[in-house]
Amino acid sequence: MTEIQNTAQTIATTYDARKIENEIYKFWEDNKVFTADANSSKLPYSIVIPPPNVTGVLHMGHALDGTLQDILVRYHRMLGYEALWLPGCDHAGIATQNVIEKNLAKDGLTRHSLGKEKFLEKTWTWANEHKDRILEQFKLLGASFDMSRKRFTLDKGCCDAVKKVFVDLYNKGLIYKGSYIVNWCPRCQSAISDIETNYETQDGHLWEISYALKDEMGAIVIATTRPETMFGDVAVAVNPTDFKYKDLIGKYCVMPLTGRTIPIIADDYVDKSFGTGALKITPAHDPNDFEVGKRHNLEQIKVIDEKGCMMRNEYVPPQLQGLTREEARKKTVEMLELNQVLVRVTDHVHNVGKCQRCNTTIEPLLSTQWFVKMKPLAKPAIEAVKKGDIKFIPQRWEKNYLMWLENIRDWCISRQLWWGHQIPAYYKNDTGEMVVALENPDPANYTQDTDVLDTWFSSGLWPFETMGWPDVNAADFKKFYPTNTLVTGFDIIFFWVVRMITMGLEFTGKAPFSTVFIHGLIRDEHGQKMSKSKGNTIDPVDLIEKYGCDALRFTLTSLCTYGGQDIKISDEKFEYGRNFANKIWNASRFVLMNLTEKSYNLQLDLENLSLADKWILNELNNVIKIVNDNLKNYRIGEVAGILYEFFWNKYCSWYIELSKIEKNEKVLLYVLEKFLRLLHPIMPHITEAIWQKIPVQKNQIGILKCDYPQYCGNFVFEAESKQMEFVFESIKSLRNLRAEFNIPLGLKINIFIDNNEKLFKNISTYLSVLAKVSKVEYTKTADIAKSAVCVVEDTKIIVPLEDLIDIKQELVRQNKKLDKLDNEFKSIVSRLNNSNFVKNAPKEVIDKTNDRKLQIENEMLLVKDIIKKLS
RNA sequence: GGGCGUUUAGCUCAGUUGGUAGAGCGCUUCCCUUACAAGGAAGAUGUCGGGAGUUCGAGCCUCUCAACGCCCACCA
Repeated sequence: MTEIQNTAQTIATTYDARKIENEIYKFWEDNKVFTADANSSKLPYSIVIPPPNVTGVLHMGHALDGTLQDILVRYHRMLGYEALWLPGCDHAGIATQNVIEKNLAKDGLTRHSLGKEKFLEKTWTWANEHKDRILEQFKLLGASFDMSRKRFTLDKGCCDAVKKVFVDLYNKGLIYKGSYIVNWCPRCQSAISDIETNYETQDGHLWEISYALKDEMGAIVIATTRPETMFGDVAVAVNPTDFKYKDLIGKYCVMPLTGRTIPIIADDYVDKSFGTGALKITPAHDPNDFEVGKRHNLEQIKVIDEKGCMMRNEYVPPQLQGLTREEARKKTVEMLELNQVLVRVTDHVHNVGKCQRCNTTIEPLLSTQWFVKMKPLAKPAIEAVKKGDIKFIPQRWEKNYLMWLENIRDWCISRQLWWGHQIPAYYKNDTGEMVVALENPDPANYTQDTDVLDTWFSSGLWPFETMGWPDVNAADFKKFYPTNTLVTGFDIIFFWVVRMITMGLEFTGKAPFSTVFIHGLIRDEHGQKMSKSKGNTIDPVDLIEKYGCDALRFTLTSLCTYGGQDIKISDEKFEYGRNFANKIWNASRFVLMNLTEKSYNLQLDLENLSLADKWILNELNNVIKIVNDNLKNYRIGEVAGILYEFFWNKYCSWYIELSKIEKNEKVLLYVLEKFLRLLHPIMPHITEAIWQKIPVQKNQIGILKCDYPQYCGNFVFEAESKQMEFVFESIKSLRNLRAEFNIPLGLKINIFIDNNEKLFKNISTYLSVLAKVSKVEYTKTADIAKSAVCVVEDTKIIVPLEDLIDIKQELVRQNKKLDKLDNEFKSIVSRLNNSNFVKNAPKEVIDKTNDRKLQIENEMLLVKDIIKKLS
C-alpha cells in the first residue's frame, strides 16, 4: 500500500466543484501566476477585456465572453507565449449617472438640487465601491486576469490619453464644434449619438393640414405625423416635377394658428406619392428638414426645448407654451380642427426614435455639439480589414463592418452629463474665445467646457491607453501592443470595435488587434434576449454555485458554433458540464488509486505496449492534433466536443475498462495527464486540482504553466487501432446478441470463430470480462443449427445457445442484417456500374467504394450462409 | 427599402474544401458489475423547410419560394 493510494482513496466519489474551485483559484492568486512579464523573452500574447460597466453585475454574456477569452489566454500561455489578459472597467457615462440619479430620486433629490460637485463626489464614492465587484465576479469564472494591470477608463492614464487624443484630433481638424440637429434625450438631458438611438414601430396618425395661400384664393395641404412642430415651420416643400404644385413654387402661404408667412419651395427630397405630396419644413426638429433648410438657406426655428416642452417664444401660441410635446400635439390638433384647417386624419404606422439607455422618445433638436469627422478616420479602418490586417471570425461580420464604415456619418461625442471625461476646451471668461489644450491655459480667466465625452470615446482607446500610451516607450506598450485577439459580441461592433480600430490606427499606426472573434448572444430557452424586465435572466453566479464554474465554462463552450450563432440556454443544460466534471473526477480517482510507485513518472516504455495501449495512444495523438488545429482556428465548441468524446467514450468506456483486465499504469497515467492539459483551458480548476494530485516529479508550479500537448510521430499506430476497432465491434456484437436473446449476465457463453484465430486468442481475456465469454475456439466447421451468429467484417462469431435460441427469432435477426447490407450493396453496385462515376470520381473514392463493396459482399455471403443453415 | 442569419431525430443543436446523416437531453429494455446511478449495457427515431438546377453523386454549390429572427436605413 503506497502513500498515494491512501491519498487517492480519500478523494470523495462525487466531485465537490465549489470547494475545489475556490481552493485552486486561491492557489493561483497566491502564486501570482497570472502576472505577465513585460521583460520576458517569450513572444507576447495579449487580450484586453471588453471593460464591463462599473454599474454592472456579472451576466451570462460576460460569462461566455470571459470564458472564451480565458480559454485563448490559457491556451497561449501553455503554448509558451508571455500571455496577458488585462482586466478593467468602464465608467459608463449615462448608465452610471442614471443609476446615481435614480438613487437620489428615492430621497426626493435631483442632481441639480445636489449640485455638480457633490453629485460627482457621490458618484465617485459609488464607483469606487462597485468598481471591483464585477471583476471579483469574473474571478468566479476562473479568469486568469493580471490584476496588477487592472484599469479604469477614468483613471489618470486614461484621462491623459483621452485629452491627448481629443487635442490632437482637434488640431488635425478632425474634431469640430457646431450647431447641428442631434438626437436629444429629454430625460437624460443630453445629446446622444445615432447608434445610441433605437427605432420602434408605433401606431400614429398622419394629419393633413391646410395652409392658405398668401394674397390669393386656395391653399396647399401638407401632411405631417408631428403637428406640434408646425410652429417651427419655415417653408412648405414640393417636388419640382410635381405637376399638381408646379404653379405654386415660389409663392407664399400663411400658416394657420400663427399667421406667419412662409415660402413654397421645390426640393427633390419630397416624395410626390406620399401624403399630399407637400411637406412642411421644420429644420430645427427634423433631420431631413434640417438638410432641406440648409440647401435653401432657411431659418431654423426652435419650438421645443431640451425638456421636450413647447418653448416660450414668439413662434409658439401662448396657450401651448410650456406644454409637453404630447400635450401640445393634442391641443394643436384641437385648435386646427376649430379653425377648420384639419383636412383629414389617417392612421399611420411609423418609426419613433428611442433613447437606448432610458427608452424615452428622442427629440431631434438643433444644438451645439462636438463631432468627430469620421470619413478620414474610416478610410484606413476599411483598408485594414480589406487588406486582412484585421480578420473577423466569423468572416461575415466583415461585410457588416465595411458597410457601416463606408456609409459612416460624423460622430456626436459631446454629452451634457456630469460623469465622464470633461471636454478639454476652455473659454475665456470675458471674450468667450476658445482654446483646446491638454490643460487650462489660465484657470483664473478661462472656464472649461462643461460637456463630457461619449463613454465610447475613452473605451475606443482601451487597447493602447491601458498599455501606457501616450508613452510609446512604456514597457507594456512595447511588449503587448498591438494585442492579438479581441473577443466580443456582435452587438458592440459599431459602438466599440470600429472606434478602437479607427483610433488605434490613427494614433499608434497599428491595428489594435489582428483578430476580432465575434460570438453569439446568450438567449433564454425560447430564444428571447435575457433582460431583467422580462424576468428571464439566468444568473451565472447561481449556475456556478449549483453546477460549478468548470461545468458552466464547459457547457457554454460546447454550445459555441463556428458560425457564432446565438446560444439558447436553460438551467438544465449545465448538467452536461457538471456530469463531465464528475466523470473526469472519478476516472482520475480510479487511475490514481491504481497507481503503484513504479509508475510515478510520465515516461512511457515504448517497447512494452499492448494493442490497447497503442490504440489509446494513437487516439490521443489524433485528438491532440485536431484540438490544436481547432483552437488555432477559433473552433472552440468543436474542441469541447472532441475532448468529451475522447475522454468519455474512448478513455473511460474502453481503455479504463480494458485496464481492469490488463493494466499498463504508465499509459493510463500518461494519457490522463495529457488529457488534463488539453482540457485545462476550458476546465481550468478540475484539471489543475487533479494534476496537483498526480504523484510525479514536476518542474512546473501548476498545469497552467505546462506545455500544451503537441502531435508526435512516435505515437502513430494506425494498424493496431484498426485491430482494436475490430475487437470493440466484436464485443459490441456479442453484447447486442446477449441483449436480444435475454441471456443473463451470469450465464457465460462459449464461442466459435472461423477467422482471425490469433487475434481472438490474444483478446480472450477481454472477451471474458467484457462479453462474459468463457471459451473461444477456432473452427471452420461449427454447427450453427442451434447457434446465434455475429458477423463482424470477415469473421463469424458463433454462439451455441442450445435451448436458449429461438430459431425463428434468429432468422429474423439475420434477415434484418441481410436487408441492411443488401440495401447498401445495391446502391454501391449501381454507383460502380455508372460509367460516369468511374470516369469522373477521384481514385480514392472509387477505391474506397470498391473496398466497401468487397467487404459487404463478404459479409453478405456469411450471413446468407447462416440463413441457409438455419432454415 | 438594403444587408445578414436560421429552417436537420420528440427537444436543443453539430455537420470545415460535395462521396448515401451525428451529439446531448428525452424515450424503451436490462443492470446498484468494487472510478463514477451526475453511472453502465443494449435499442428505437430523420422524404436534412418546399421546388428547380449544376453534378456520376447535394444536408453542403446555384436559383427560387416560404416561415421565423437580427442589423442598417427612416417617406414627412
